[in-house]
Amino acid sequence: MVEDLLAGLNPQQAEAVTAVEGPVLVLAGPGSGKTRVLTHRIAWLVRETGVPAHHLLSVTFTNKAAAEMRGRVEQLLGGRLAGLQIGTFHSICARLLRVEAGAGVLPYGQNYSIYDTDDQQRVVKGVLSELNVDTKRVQPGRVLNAISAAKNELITPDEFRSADYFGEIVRRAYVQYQKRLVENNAMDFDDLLMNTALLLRDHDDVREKYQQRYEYVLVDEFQDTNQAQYQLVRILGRPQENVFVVGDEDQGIYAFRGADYRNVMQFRKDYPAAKVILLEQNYRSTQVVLDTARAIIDKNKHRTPKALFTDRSGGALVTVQEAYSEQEEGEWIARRIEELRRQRKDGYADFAVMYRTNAQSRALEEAFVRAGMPYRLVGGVGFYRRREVKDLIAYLKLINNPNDREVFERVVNVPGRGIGEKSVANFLDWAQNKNLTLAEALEAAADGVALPVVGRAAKGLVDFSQLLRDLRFMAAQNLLAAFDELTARTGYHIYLNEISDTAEQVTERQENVQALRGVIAEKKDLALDEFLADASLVAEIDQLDSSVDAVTLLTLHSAKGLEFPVVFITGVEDGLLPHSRTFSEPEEMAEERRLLYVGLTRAQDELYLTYAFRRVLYGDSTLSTPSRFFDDIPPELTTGLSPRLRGAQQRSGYKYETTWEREERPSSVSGAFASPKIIAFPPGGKASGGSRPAPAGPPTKYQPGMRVYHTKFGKGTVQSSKVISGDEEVQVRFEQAGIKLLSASFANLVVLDE
DNA sequence: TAAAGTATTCTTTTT
DNA sequence: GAATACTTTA
Repeated sequence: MVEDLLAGLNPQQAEAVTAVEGPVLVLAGPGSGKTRVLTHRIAWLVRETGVPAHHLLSVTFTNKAAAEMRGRVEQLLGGRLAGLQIGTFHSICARLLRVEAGAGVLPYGQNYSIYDTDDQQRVVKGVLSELNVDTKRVQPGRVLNAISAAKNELITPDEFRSADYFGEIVRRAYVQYQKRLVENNAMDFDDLLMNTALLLRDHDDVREKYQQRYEYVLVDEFQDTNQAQYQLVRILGRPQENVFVVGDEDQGIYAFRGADYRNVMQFRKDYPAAKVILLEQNYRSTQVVLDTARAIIDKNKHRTPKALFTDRSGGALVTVQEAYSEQEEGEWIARRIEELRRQRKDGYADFAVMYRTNAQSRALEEAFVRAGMPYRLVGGVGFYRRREVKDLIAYLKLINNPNDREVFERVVNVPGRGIGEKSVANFLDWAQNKNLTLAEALEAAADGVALPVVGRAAKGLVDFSQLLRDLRFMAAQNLLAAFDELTARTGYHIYLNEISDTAEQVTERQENVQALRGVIAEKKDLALDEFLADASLVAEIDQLDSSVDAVTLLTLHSAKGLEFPVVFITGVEDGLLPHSRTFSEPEEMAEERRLLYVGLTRAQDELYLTYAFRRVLYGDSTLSTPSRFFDDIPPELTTGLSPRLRGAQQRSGYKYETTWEREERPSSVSGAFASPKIIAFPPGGKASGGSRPAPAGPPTKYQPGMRVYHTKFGKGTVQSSKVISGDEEVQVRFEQAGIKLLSASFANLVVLDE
């Protein structure tokens, strides 16, 4: 029995799986099989030590990871484990709070709303203007960050101490912000963690209930926990302290949302008896990939050195590629993928293209569409953030929690019912004067009570409140029917026409509404509050459907925990990776390094690092420099062009350096640059061929061997020339200046007759 | 009140 | 250059 759970594991992995009593800290390098260890450990505890499945709590980083882990454990044990608790901190807390809010210990109902960043932003703005704070001088976003940071440290509004002027504004805003949230029966993401931690800390009976329930607590990606999460683990772990955490300090990439990789050190202090297990063998990558990654991460201070090793010695060199622009970067990658696919006989799904910021995905997508290559995009403008989806979800939220003022204000006049700002204010004031909650006021309106609004607004408000009442009734029976009623009675499809500028936009929005309907149909087993919590807590990465054969496009952050045979990391430029916002903060710069490390270690076989010479930012074109991180990669591990690697001897001939200058290209050329119309690509949809042959190059003006003259570089010989994005790119070996890559459209090359 | 026009911010990263 | 916030106009 024991054998099959330990089969194929190395001694360290086996030790981790079978550790019985007390706290365990597993420090695991990338690709060391830590997910496998966690999965096997759960199975082992259930089968070999007889722990009932519902006494186990396993925390993962994403819901997708949770689903996968549950699947594997059930596979190992050959049956369903109904009571097994696996999920993210947020989803576990949200569920716990629904139960306990119903029990009345919290100032919340179990139908509480969960606020996303947009909702938070709205509340903060409202609060700041109430406090007469100039939002030009004090950015709401910064106030929100400060509030969020406080919550992650479990500091309540009462306990918040201000040290300076800004701090005082934050303190006052925090007090009001939290008051508003409670009034609205709403929690933000941070509240889910903070309220759970405080609830368990301050209420003995509740705490004991969960402490008794959870005999074993397991946490993955421990380096990305914040203070609130750490405290949750500590509390739930008592009294047995069977706390099993797995992490890698080098992969900590979420400090910006309060994660503190020092929790790993804290753990060692708080549990001096903890067994520490190191997993250093990498089963994923080639030696070359691993050496590259190590070269990058070794430059970070304050880390526990790990002796990572693999038995996959050698491997393909890391290819470094410069492109002229982000368009050409995408085109080059698309071409390369087709080549590799032929060579390696891989499917599209074996390739991943990663980037630092979501905005970078656009040019890549366009290139892939042009190449007819199937891709799937993780994240981007999230489905749930689309206007039409947010509107309809907002209705559902209001049905679920009619005290949510934010949501009420969002949809009361959507589609237009003649209820303007003034009427809304009158209505809310009236409710307040009569001491009615929003829910009660809406009920009164539905009953036809005289309202302090006139004309169209009065009728609109009555219609609206009656609609809500009817929908609530229907939703309790059948959510999908309620949804259909909602779109029908609000004339939402007509409204979509009104708010859209083009026919395509209408279609796209209608498709999104249909997609939302599909999600509701799929989750028909869930109650409304559960459905909404689910919808609020889905991670970008949770939507990755790996059953389709397509190239994966994702941010470096989303790539955590994944692996691919071939990985492209794009935009490896100073200002992007590392991001310019981190230049002045060494701590943040170190995190950028870890981010690159995470990206590099996703690759199993081949790694490509690309950067563009120029890139469009905020709508205008800027020149960029290859990332400073290139300086740290030993040149012998790479192949391709990178000035930072190749050093001074080639720097004199640095591609483009003196050729494009800082001038704009002639407009006739930039006209040809305009991207072709993008054909909508169904997200996760069918792959359309993708086998289109690489376009045969159009005829070029310059031919290899031709002698040319340049005003600055003198005489030279054409090496090669090709048409790229409407312009001709000529490589010339100059007698004095060395090899240069020139744009034919404005380099003014004169053909010589020699 | 709604529509149309103008100004401004925005890009780190995400539960 | 897109999305939103804010202002002006009908």
